[in-house]
This record gives sequence, structure tokens and C-alpha cells, in this order.
Amino acid sequence: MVASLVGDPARANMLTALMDGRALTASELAQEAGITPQTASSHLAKLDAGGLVELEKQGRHRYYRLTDPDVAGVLEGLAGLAARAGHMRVRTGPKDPALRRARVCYDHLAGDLGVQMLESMKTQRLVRQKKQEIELTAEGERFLERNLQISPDMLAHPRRPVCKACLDWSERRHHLAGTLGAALMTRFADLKWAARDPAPGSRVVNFSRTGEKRFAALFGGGE
Amino acid sequence: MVASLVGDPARANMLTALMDGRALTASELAQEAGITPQTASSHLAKLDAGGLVELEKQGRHRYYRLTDPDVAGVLEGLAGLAARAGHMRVRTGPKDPALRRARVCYDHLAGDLGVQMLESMKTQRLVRQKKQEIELTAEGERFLERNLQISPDMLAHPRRPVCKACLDWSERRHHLAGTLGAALMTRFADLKWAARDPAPGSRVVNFSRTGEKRFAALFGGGE
DNA sequence: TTCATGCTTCGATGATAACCGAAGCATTGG
DNA sequence: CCAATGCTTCGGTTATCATCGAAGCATGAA
Repeated sequence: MVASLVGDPARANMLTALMDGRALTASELAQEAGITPQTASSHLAKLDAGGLVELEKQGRHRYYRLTDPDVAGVLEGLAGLAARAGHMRVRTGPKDPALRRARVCYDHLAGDLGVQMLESMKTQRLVRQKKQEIELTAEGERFLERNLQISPDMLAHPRRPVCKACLDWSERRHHLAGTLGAALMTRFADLKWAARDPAPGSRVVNFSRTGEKRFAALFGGGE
Repeated sequence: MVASLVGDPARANMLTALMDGRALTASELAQEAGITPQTASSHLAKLDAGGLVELEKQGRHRYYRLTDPDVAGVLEGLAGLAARAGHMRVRTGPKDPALRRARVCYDHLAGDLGVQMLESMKTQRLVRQKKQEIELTAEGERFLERNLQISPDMLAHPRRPVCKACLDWSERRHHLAGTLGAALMTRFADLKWAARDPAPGSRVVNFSRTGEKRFAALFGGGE
């Protein structure tokens, strides 16, 4: 039964991580779900057998992605029912508050601050979001150029979109991915506003005192 | 988590029994699922807490029904994914030919005739289908008004779409759900073209001689 | 070749939850 | 009032399955 596959918390976390359409490796998914690679391997085999994900081998890595948009649609529907029942899932797993506040998701900013940034960009009309699609407005381009020295041509990429909505692990709301999301993360690091935690394997992002201030000046007024 | 509620076989069987929109008593559902009343009671309490079913007390009986069409929609989606993976539900005995030919799916027509109707509507350009989305054309509105006295304002509903593609478990093809699907089923009954089988618990729809003819005149030429 | 990485399989453990018997409420009928 | 029906709650048993340690296999790098 498909529903029992989605029912397990660990598998649900993996599927949520795949909701944006990217393909993730088995170990990345293990980390997302907060379980060991052995356990993840077992789960992924079941999801594959159930037709929810498909596998692409690439060298030593194994990339998993959702089989197709229909799967994403059903998952979204389930999330909708859960939300309505007030059963917004309180996540099991690492409760590290720093991880909840700011972390890297692939190559862009996630966590509370990531969600806050996208919200602020929307209320400032820097981007427009329609469902999963996000587009940068002309006003947004000027804003990025003026405040962060990010020009539109830096964001061009043959296959990757400039903006993309990425469903947040802890917040269950969207944050910004795509080349713009990556460029912003890079810029924050260059400006010494924030740095990835030096601990190996950590995805925590630490903001400096002044970094937090400047960030808030640009993206703070959203809420 | 909602998915784990649907994941349990006993609960899934209960939900399947409720898919046609009827309200069933706790003991009827226990029988459907093949479990004792005690166990069923526990399951139903969980489904209620999860917002999937709602309860109506009536004397000594307790009637349960699906909360709303959204729940039915998600369940249909899950069944669709399961069907694709070859994990067809065993419970719904695909043997009964009458059940394959015409039955109610929640509140609309399913089975061979349901699929045939949607196909015919598409070739007649009464509706346009893009993937999961279906929209009624202007020509379709005129057709419904003229032949079945269904006007567009009868189909308006705050949250439910007019048209929706619903994956058929026996045919593995789409039939028409949404308010239009429901309105058509109601109209067929009003016109005495078809009636639900009187046997308790049956989802079979029986067409009358003349009903079948009129139906074919409108939707028959599809194949 | 040898080593490291990424992932899987095996085996054992532990926690969760489905299940039923028995007993307890509540409602209806006599 | 008592008895019957419909359903729930309680307690204890059982079985499933998620989980992880350890070992195995495959790929890529040195």
C-alpha cells in the first residue's frame, strides 16, 4: 500500500526533501531524515518498489527523485489534509535550534531565516510567486544590483532556473533556491555576514553580529 | 500524520467503503474491514481525530462519513499511485461485471460508462483536458444546458472544482469528477435513466433500457 | 595494487500498534 | 424496572517494522 510508505516519518521526510523536484543522493536523504545510511537504504528500496521515487545511478552515487509530478501532487494533497486537521507535523529528529534558524539546503539558505527572506522578497515585490514558480521582477533586479552587487547575467545558467521554491524541512514553508538562492548564499559568505559552521558535516550557518543586522535591514521587515 | 492513518489496511478498507459518500455505522465498517467492533472503534476514533471522517450520532448508532470531497480526492490520488505500481487493491473484487460497467465513485459515475462519457466529451470538445486539469468549454456549457438542463451556476462551489479527472480503479483511465460529475450523476437519476442498486452496500449503478439509449445518444459515439 | 567513499545486506534489538476478550456505558424497547 | 443492542474502554498478547552495528560489494582515486 502506497499510503503506508508515506506514513512512516523517516520516509515522509525524504519525500518532502524531494518535493522540489531535485534529485538527491541516498546519503543526503539519510541526513535529511535524520537516520543512518543503512536505514535510509532500506527505506529508499521500499519507496522505489512502491513507485514513488526513481533511481539514477551515477558513479558511486545514487540519485533519487520523485517519479513524476503526480506523486508530488498526492503528497501535497496529504499535507493539505494534515494541515487542516491541525496536525502540522512537529518534526522528529535533530532539535538543534541553530539548525532550525539557518542552514544550507544544497547550496542556498534554508531554515527560519531562509523562509523569512523569501517572504520579505515577496512583500517587497522583488519576486512574484505562483505556486511552485518564482520569477524575479525588474524591481528585484535593481534591488539585487544596488544592495548586493548581484547582476542578472551572473544568474544565467543553461539548465538551472534563477528562482525556485524549495519546501523547507523544518518550517514546511518555501524558501528560495535556484541560481539566485545560491548566489545570495555565496554573497553572504563573501561579505562575512555568515559562514558555514566549521564542524565537519554540519549544515548550520552562523550569522555574525553585523551580518544579522544587514540581513535584517534588507529582508527583515517581512513579518 | 494523515498518511499513516490511511496506511493501515483495516482503516484503508473502511475508507474505501466510505468512498461513495454514504454514511455507514461503526459495525458495518467493522464488517467491511473484517475486524471486531472493538478494533474498529479504535480505528474510527483515530480517523476522526485525524479529520478524515466525521461522526453523526443517531440513537444507538454512530454513522461515519468522509469529511468532505477533498478527502475523497486524496484517497483517489493514492489509489491511482497504487494502481500504477501494480499494487491494486485486492478487496474491491474486480469480478462483478456490473461493477465494472457502471458504479458510483463517491458521488459521480465511474466504471466503463464513466470513462466512456469523459472520452466522448473530449472528442466532442465539450471539455478540454490538460493532464489532471479539465475545463468546460463554451460549447460544453451549451450542450449541458440544451440536453440536460444543467446550467453553469448550478455547478459553482466555493472549494470544489467543476471538473476533475479521477483515475478509475478498474479501467485505469480517467473519468469525470467534480461538481459537474456529481450533477450529471444526479441528473441521470432524476431522469430515471439510471438508479443505484438497491442492495445495501452496493455501488453498482443500473441503467434502464431507455436510459442506456439516451446516454449513448449523448455520449456513445466516443469510441 | 591499495585505499577511500557510497551504498547495500545481514542480524539482532526494541518500540510501536494492531488485535481481541472482557467489562463498562449509553440508548432503545418491553 | 430489566433485557438487548451498539459501541467504547481496558489490559495483555503478538507481530510487524524501524533502527543501528558490522560486514560486504562496487566505484573511483592514488
